[in-house]
Amino acid sequence: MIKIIFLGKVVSWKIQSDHEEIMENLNQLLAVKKEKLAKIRELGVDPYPTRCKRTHKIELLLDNKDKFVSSEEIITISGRLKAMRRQGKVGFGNLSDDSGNIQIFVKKDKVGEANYEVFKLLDLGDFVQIEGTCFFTQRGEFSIRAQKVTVLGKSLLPLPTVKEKVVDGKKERYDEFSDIELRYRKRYLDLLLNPEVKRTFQIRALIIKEIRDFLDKRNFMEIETPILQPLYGGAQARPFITHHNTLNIDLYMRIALELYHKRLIVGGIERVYEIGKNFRNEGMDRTHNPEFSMLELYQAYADYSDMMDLTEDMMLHLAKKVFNKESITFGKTEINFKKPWKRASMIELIKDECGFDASDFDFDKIRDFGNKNGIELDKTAGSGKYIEALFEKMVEPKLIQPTFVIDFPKEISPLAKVKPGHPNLTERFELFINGNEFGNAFTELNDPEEQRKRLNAQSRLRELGDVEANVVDEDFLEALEYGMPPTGGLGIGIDRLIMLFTNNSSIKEVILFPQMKPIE
RNA sequence: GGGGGUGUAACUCAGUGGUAGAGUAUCUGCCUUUUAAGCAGAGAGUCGACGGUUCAAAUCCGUCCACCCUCACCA
Repeated sequence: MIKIIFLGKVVSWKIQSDHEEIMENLNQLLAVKKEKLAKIRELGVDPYPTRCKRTHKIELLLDNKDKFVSSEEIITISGRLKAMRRQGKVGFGNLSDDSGNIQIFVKKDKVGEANYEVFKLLDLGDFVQIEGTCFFTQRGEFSIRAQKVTVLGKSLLPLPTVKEKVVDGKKERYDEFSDIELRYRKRYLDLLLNPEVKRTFQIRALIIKEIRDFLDKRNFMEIETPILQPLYGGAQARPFITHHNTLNIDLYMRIALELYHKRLIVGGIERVYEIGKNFRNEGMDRTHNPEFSMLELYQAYADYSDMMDLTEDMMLHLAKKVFNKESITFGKTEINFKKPWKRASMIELIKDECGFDASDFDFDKIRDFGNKNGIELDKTAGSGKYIEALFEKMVEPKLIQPTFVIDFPKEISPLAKVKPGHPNLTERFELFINGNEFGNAFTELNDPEEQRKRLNAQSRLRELGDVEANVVDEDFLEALEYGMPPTGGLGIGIDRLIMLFTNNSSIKEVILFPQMKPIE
């Protein structure tokens, strides 16, 4: 034990030799790798060189096998060593970069004794550079014959070994890295060992790119609005609270993008969109992560019908760009995006499904029917919340093909404009596909006095104990008082959209680093 | 939060009260066109954590932790 002074503090430091450290703290596999690392250095080779070289990506070689074999061109590839089959004075391996996987062939005679010694010290997972020429082995496998093997980066921890065998044209995997918890906690291993995971995130990136492309072409302007907000709003949800030291105030992480976007519509930007994260301090499960990505867009001089048209076009665009067709397959279900999609009012759908007519908004009648169907809501609930609950329980799971559910109760839509001639309803729709909600849109309320009344009503609900009710945002109301044009707004949950397009039923599969509890 | 399930070697998994196992990976030896390379040998474990029952616990009981499924709430 030795004591040293570090930044003015006395720190105790237990000194251990490398050997003791290995014996005491590390398992055998790590010790072996550290020994190999030391041996490489003893051979005068830098296991972490500053420069590397790559003349060809592996995919390029695989796509032009005959050409590279006949030209005998000397090429240099770099990648991670994924397999090793050594046999005496010759060895085979597999090298992967992000474009593909190729067999390498290293022969002692060819690379020389010293270089072969380095090759023998390589492990699975090491980064390696191979210089050589392409050829076909006796078994006919396209390979690169090394003239020189260079270590680019030695790994110290063993990569789980996944092996594959082709049986009847299908790849069979052995010792797959499949522990779900480990896959999420160590996503880098998941990506490395499970190719379909990488595919999921490639599709995710493509979808987001195509959404931008679609909206940019329609003259929407991409914007960024605050994540840290003095007041939160735009959705029914509980927020995360954080603190700013200099201002000495609590701030909220946004739960929606809506209120800032509408300020920009007031400011004369007629079409805006944002793809960003929202944060909701609520339960976590297969379809909920505390932070999740949303697309929101607002279009001046438009209403919810325009938003339905836009949604249809956008989803169709995505299906065509990702799968090159107008439908996708989720599980065993074919989802068809061909226009036009069904548009039906919430109350009609309830009537069709249960034979119950809620159009008169008779609270006692609706609550009794809800109770009979196992729906019990707290005392702040009016007929609107009961209608929504009935819909969610009885109708929602049955909406498999894309369906716009339109005309929501005013009670649960404090930011949407009333439907003309129907004082209890608003011009609002939610999009349902495969029994899940994918989008939410309104003809936006632009009457500042009406908006104030609605938010005040929310505020009263909050006082009665509704923790998800909206708060009154005076700055937003003031913006409306300067005048907002008629506007249509739309929100789409990106993560769920990715789930649908990648055939995943857990949100954790489409978020690179999903929230997990820390390990004790 | 309720209910159900899982947790054993680096990975995938056997193991129902009596000396902790297999395949892969790792190490040693042999092997100059292999490919889930092969053959021979070796090392490797806090059996999720803590407590209890027992002569004896991976195994039975209890508590806790993590993850999965499901229900409730939410996007």
